[in-house]
Amino acid sequence: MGCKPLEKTKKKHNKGLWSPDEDQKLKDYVTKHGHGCWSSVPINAGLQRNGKSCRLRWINYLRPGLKRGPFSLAEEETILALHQKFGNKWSQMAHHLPGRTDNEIKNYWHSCLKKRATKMAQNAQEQHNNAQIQTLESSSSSLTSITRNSFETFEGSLMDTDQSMQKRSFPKVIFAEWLSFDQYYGQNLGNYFENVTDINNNLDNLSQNFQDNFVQGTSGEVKTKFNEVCDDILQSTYKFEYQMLESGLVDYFPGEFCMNCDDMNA
DNA sequence: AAACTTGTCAACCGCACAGTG
DNA sequence: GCACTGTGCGGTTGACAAGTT
Repeated sequence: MGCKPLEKTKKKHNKGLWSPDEDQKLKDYVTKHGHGCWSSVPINAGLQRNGKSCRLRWINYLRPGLKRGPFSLAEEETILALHQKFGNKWSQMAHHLPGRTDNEIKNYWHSCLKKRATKMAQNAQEQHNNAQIQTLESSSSSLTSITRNSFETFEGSLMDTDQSMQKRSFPKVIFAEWLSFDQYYGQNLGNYFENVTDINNNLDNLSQNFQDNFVQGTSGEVKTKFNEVCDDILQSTYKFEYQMLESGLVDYFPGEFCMNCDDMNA
């Protein structure tokens, strides 16, 4: 740009660290003449370097006004804030930090601040998770009592005649099913919370189908169905307990879970 | 004390873009 | 419009230092 194309030279350029002598030559030349066209700088300054290398050396280490030394706390905070705003736009960030170069900021980010930013993000995520867990705790404890009451009603209904049983309303969602419906859907616990709307819809259908079949069945079929459901609930509960224990989630759920993994493993 | 690992930082590389002929 | 060249930028590398085993 605005430079006369130079003759292509086959001279071999030095690479690697700059010697104090090279630094001095470059500094002297640029201070005296300005850099102008960078590709001509090494030739005029008597350096065995390419223009790009000279430019980088000047910008990052030789130009006046550079601030050397460790970053201050204020600078750190500025970088963190700027990174949130700009992302990896190091040169833009450098404009907001006088005396610092984009390379310096980039290096500092990768060596120090990146970890801190990750940690901060993790903490924020943990706080968010804890808040969710608290919400879950309160909803699960109320669900437990609701379900227990419903199930007692259900048990009581079995003492009645088939006729009266047909008028009973069964619990819409059995607790053990709610806790362990991967048995039905083959999904893991994490997906439950992501797809909670679908799950609620599916459970509604599942529960409704079961209730319909149950009510229409004969008394012999009712017994069989009931036994199946009891086994189902028992297995689901154990499975859930096992999942809770294995994942460590149990710590977050106060309650009366039977944690007998020997039974599970048997 | 030596070997190995980890962190830091200067410098290089490749790409995109803009100016020029 | 196209090829060439210079510049700027972000990603990556590699040498060296410091720390750990």
